[in-house]
Amino acid sequence: MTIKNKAVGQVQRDSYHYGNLSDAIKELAIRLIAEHGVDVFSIRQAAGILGVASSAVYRHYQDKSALLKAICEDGFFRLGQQWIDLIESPAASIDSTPQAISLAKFSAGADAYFKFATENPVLFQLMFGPYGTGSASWSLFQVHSPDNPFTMLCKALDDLKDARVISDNARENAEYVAFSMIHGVSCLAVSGAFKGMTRDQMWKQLALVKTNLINGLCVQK
Amino acid sequence: MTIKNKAVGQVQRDSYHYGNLSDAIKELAIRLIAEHGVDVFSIRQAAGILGVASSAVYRHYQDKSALLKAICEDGFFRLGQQWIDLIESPAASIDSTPQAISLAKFSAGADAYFKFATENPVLFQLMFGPYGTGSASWSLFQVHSPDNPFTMLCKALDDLKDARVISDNARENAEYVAFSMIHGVSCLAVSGAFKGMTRDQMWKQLALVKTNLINGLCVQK
DNA sequence: ATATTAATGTGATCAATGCTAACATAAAAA
DNA sequence: TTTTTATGTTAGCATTGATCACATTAATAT
Repeated sequence: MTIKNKAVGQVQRDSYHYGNLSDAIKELAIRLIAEHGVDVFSIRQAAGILGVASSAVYRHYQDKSALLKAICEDGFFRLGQQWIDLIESPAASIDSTPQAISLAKFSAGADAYFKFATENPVLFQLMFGPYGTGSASWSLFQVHSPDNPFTMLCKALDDLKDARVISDNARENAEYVAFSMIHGVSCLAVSGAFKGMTRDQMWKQLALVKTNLINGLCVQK
Repeated sequence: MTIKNKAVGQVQRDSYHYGNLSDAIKELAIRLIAEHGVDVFSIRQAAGILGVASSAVYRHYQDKSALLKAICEDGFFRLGQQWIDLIESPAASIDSTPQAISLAKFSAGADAYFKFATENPVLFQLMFGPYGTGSASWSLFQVHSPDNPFTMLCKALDDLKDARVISDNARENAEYVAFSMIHGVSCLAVSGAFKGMTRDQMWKQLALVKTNLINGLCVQK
């Protein structure tokens, strides 16, 4: 719980003002937190690394929790971006039938979610902890703003319905069911429940979840 | 991020030794953390409330993270207990056919999991954060020791298979799929994704997840 | 261009915290 | 009864979050 770390590797600076301390401290914090965990992250230490007085940070973030919230918002944004990138990738549109395409896009979205979680485990946990769920992005998350993963998931389900892969009835209540499943595997992966598995085996688990989800939705008339 | 709280409401003590400080501090910590969150919990404050020097705590727990780990272990234990209690309750055994019974028990187990999560949201998040997954219980969790929720879930799946509700093939890969789903809804509920829903509506989501899961398993030959 | 104002960074400082060390007391074991 | 072990106390260090009065620059208005 104690960290001895002195601010080694400070950054030099010629001008009195830093430039963009707001972003710099946020990005450094993301890196430090990803590496060493949230609970040992300190504003002072981070400021020290940037060669800046810790009090300067408070010009940009009201307090530590505000900085953590900002980090979570960043995370939600990136997660949304990666979701978009993957469903728009050629691999997701290579099939011809509307059915196959809607399925491929749904699958790609889930992959993006899982990928983000496993590649940014600490951040992912932070995002769904008190700081993340207290952030503005989280509200948007709930409020169906465009570009957030949940809205995208809903769109993917709409596509499945339009392509008659799933029934109107199944679509009705599918949102949180689907989200639960995708979020669930991701959480387990991040929590280390799949420890001992190879990368492929972990992705196999995601595949099984997706299949089970779709199967469950398809049997609903 | 700062907490002003003075140690109001200290506990008096007549003997030099406390009695069972180890348990007392753990239970108090569980309460404080549930009420105010992990990140503002301090050993000093907790010790102050018990009317004990903070350094005394270190006779029982090597450091703060050791205490948090112990709290998580406690949580896993209680979660396991509640799972057992619910699946052994009359409600889960009232049906006659083996099929119905195995389904009811599976359902009851999932209910226990969801109930625990929503009733102890902060603890639940802690348990699946770095402290929980670093605890001894978490290892047991993975290693299929008896009395842990994952092992119980596997048993429930075995029962479903034995009762021919699901095929041998479906049983094969069902473990993490089922766990993902149950854990997933619970996580969402705890994260506040269901904010604005009534209690009943939240439980409805769990029911939908369970149904979809079972349906998905049943279609597998 | 110059004066004024707003934005941003500094150093000193406070209270709270995690943790350790040297010492005190009581319970258990020899 | 003596000795050992378990458990508690006080004092203290280093680190942290946060705030203050003050310094420096960039932006804006005149």
